[in-house]
Amino acid sequence: MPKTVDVKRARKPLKLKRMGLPQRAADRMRTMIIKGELPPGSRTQETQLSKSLGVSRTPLREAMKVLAAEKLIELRPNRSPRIANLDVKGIPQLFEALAGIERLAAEFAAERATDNDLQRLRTLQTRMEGFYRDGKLEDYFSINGEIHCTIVRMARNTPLQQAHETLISRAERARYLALGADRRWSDSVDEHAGILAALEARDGEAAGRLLRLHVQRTGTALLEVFASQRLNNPAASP
Amino acid sequence: MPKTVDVKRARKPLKLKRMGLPQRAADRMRTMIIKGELPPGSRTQETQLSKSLGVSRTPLREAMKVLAAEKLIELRPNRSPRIANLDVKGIPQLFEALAGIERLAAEFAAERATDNDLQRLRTLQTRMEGFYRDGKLEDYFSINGEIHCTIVRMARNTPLQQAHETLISRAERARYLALGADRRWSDSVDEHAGILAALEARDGEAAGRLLRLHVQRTGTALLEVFASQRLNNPAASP
DNA sequence: ATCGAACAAATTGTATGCAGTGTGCAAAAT
DNA sequence: ATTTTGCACACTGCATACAATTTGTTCGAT
Repeated sequence: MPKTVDVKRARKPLKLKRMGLPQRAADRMRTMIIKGELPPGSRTQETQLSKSLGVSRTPLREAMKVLAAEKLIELRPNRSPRIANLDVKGIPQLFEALAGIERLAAEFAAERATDNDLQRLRTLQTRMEGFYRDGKLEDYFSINGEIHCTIVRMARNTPLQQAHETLISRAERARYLALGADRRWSDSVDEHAGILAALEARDGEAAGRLLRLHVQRTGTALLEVFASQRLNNPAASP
Repeated sequence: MPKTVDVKRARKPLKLKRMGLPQRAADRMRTMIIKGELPPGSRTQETQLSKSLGVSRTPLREAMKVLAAEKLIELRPNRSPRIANLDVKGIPQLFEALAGIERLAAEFAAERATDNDLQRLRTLQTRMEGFYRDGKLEDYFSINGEIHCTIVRMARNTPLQQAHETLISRAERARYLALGADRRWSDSVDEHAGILAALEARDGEAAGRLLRLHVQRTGTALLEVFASQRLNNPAASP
């Protein structure tokens, strides 16, 4: 049920009145985790967190279940939930899976996208290029993610979209934490342009191939950043 | 966190002592939904269900959140949760997505599977063929699903596996509901054999192609069953 | 001094109670 | 007879209270 992963503004642009506390708490916590306000590996006390969020433990615990399903936090019996630490080893796996899924989505999207879809995508691309030129980090980041989600939506396959959603938040978190160090902007913008062109040409094979490559590259770039930063978190599981 | 989808025995073959009530309630409800004991589209009263499961409403509500994430139930504000009705329109989408993911998994599995993995897979295949010859419906069904999950596990990609898990339970439910009408057993067994052979030959491309085809065929076969049975559930969403 | 056991504080897991909101029935107005 | 309004019931949403389990600490034994 998490919508587009957007760090800046709220999850649902429209009618964000009508959602329960668990939903709101989950959304709030998700952005906090993605933005690194809740540091990886840290423990969360239910009582303290519930007070800081202004809700009681009951809805908070329900929110936890949701975040655990997204693997943003780790739930262990009778222990404090732990903010999942993005371990370097998991990055290749994550982006490998994401690349495969987005490739599939792009192939479908090339067939099924309406002209309206493509138009919106082009608008996003233009806006992103603007943010790139102006060096607006956060906005660029935000639009970038939105583009990926839009392509997946264009595939008109709800289950595929859902599978994507469960993975994307973790990827966004990793990307956000490496925001400053990412020196691949210009390549990334170009790659997006190529993907958009392929989609507009209704060339599913090309769109899929390019998007896959793009995501794979993003993954390896991130991996290098983390490796050099020695953000290595070994963290055992049992 | 739901493991292999298995209708007969519990989710965790080992150490199923140490899990909380929400987990147990979710597992119990999941199998009930898959087996059709909780009919599609029906409404679930928290109080009544909690009494029938022997737990209080709090852990039950947490279980609901988990099942909602798997899209097995639908959660609407201030309304009784509704058992998701597998609408015929969703079937193609679901199996389309599943086919893509399992294909990807098979490609990785062909590279990464250990000899031990392949051996276990062969054992499962043999057992399944036995159940097929003996006409043991439920056992065949169970092993079949286990084979698919095993292949995905063999891809050694946790996020991919997780994406698969979120989708597979719905597919299993559809398959289970069409169990009696499925007249495709022998084809299915042969296809599995072919996939296994490709994996043993470390031919990722072939394994992926065959598995994708297999899942697609399963989907279309199911679609025909439901279409003929007129299990058509129009059910609006807003 | 170090290791271990028992106790105490803290924290999670579960149950229950109360308030807000939707649902259905009934009575009245058109 | 049909539609509308109001009321009462039922159910969900949230908070609080209680029970169970873990964790930190202190005291004692080796």
